[in-house]
Amino acid sequence: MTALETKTANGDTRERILDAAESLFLDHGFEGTSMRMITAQAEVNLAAANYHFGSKEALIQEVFRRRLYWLNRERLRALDAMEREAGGAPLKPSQIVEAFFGTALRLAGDTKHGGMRFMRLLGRTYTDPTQFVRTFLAAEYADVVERFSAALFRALPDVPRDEILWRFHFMLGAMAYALAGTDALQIIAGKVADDDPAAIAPRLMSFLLGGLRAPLPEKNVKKNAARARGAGPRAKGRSAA
Amino acid sequence: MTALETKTANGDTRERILDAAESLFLDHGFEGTSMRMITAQAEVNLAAANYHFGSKEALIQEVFRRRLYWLNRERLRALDAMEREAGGAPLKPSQIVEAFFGTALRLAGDTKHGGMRFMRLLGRTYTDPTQFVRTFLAAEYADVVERFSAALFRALPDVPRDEILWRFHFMLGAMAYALAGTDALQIIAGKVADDDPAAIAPRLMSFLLGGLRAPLPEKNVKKNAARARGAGPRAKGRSAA
DNA sequence: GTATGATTCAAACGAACGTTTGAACCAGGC
DNA sequence: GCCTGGTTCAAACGTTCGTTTGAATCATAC
Repeated sequence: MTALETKTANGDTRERILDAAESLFLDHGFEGTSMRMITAQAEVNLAAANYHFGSKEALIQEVFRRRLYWLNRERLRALDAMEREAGGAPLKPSQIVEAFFGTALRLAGDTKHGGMRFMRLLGRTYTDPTQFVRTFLAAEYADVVERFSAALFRALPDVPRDEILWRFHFMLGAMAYALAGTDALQIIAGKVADDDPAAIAPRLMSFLLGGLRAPLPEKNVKKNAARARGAGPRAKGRSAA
Repeated sequence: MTALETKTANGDTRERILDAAESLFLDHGFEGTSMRMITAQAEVNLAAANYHFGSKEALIQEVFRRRLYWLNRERLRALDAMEREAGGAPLKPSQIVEAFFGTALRLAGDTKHGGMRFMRLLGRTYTDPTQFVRTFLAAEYADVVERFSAALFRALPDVPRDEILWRFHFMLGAMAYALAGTDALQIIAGKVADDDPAAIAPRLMSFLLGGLRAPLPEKNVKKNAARARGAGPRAKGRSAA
C-alpha cells in the first residue's frame, strides 16, 4: 500500500497536525474546524498543513486512513482466523459480530493512543453530509463489508439477505451511538455517565446479538406500505421569533 | 433533488425559509449551508432570514422546534393512551417501543410534508458536534425521555436501570442510522436500496425489540473492566504522545 | 388621500476562511 | 567554503461568511 511515504519518520510536524485535526474534528466537525485552529493546536505554522497534505480535504482523508487501515485489517484477520479454525463450516453469528464490532470496541478501549476519540469521530462521520467524506469511507469499507456480509449470509442461510444487510446497518448505528453518545448527546447518555468503553462493550454486544437474532417481521414487507396513514401530521407549532 | 416540487408553500416567507433550511441542512450540514444558499432556494431576500429569525443559530433551532413539538407530543399521547388502557398495570416493552419509535417512523413515512427529510436530519443531529445544538435537543427531549424511561423501568423491573437506558440509547442509534442511511452512507445501505420508510419500519421494530429483550451480559459489569488493560491488540505504533 | 407599522430590497460591513507566495532556515554531500 | 532539496515562516491573496443598514414597498386603518 502506498499510504505512507518513506519520509514520515523524522519531524513530527505531520503527526502533530493529524492528531490535532482528529481531536478538533471531533469537537467541532469538519467545517467547524479551520486550518488555523488545527495548526495552532499542533503548534506548527499555518502553511505546514497545506505543505504536508495539499488541502483540507486531503487532510481529512488522511486522518481516517491512518487508523482505518489498521482497524479493517484487524477485522479481517480476526475473521480469517475464525474461518480457518472452523474449517469450512459456517461461523456462528456471535463470532462474526465479535470479529467486526469487538475489534472496533477494543480499538475504542485503547484510550492511550486516542482510539476512543477516533471511534467517536468515525461513528459520527458515517452520516456526514459531505459527499466526498461518505464516498471515501464507503471505499475504505468496501472489502471488509463484502467479507462480513458473505460470512453472515453463510451463518444465517434462512434469513433473507436484505434482512441481514439491514440488521448489519442497524448494528452499525447502535455502536456508533454507543461510542459517540458517551460524550456527545446527553439526551439519554447523560443519565448513565459511564465513559469506559470496556464497560459498555458487553452491554452493546448483548444488544447487537439480540437484534441480529430477533424473529423476522411478517412476511410481506411490500404490501403494508398501504396503511401509510391518511391524515398528514402537520407540525403547526407556532412559536416565538 | 426531489426537494422543490412546484409550489409547496403559498407565499409565506417564513415557512419558505424554514423548508429550504431543513432541506439544505440535510444535504450540506449546518456549517456547510450558508444563509445565502437558504434564501436563494427559498427565493427570498437574504436579509429576510435575519429579519424573521434573528440569527442563523435561532433559525436552526426553529427548524427543529416546529417539527419536534408535534413529534414528542404525539409520542406522549400514544404512551398516555396505552397506559390509560392498561389501567395501572405495566405496559409491555413492545408497546413502549411502538409508542416511541413507531410514532417517529410514521412521521418519517409522511413524505408529503417532508417528514422523511426531517427525520434524517434529526437522526444525524443527535451526534452533531456543535454544543448548542445538542443541548437544545436534549432540552426538547427531556420530558419525553423521562416519561419513556419510567415506563420501561416499570415494564422491565428485573433489568438494571442503567442497562435499560443504554439499550434505549442503542435503539435510538439504530433508528437514526436506519433513516439517515437510506440516502446517506453507502457502506451498507447502498446495497439494499430501499427508500421507503414504510418498508424498513417492520424490519427496524423487530431488530429493536430483539435487542431490548436480549439476555443480559454477565453480571458484574464493574469487574471486567480490568481485563481490558492486559490483553487485546494495541493500536500500536506510530505516533501520538 | 395620508399615516403607520410591517416587510422586502440592494448594498455594504468586518471577520474568517482555504490557499499561495517567496524568502528564510536547516540539514547533508561535496 | 558552497550547493541543494526539504521544511518552516510571516504575510498576503481572493473569496465567502453572518449580519447590518437605510431606503423602498406593501397593507391596512384612519
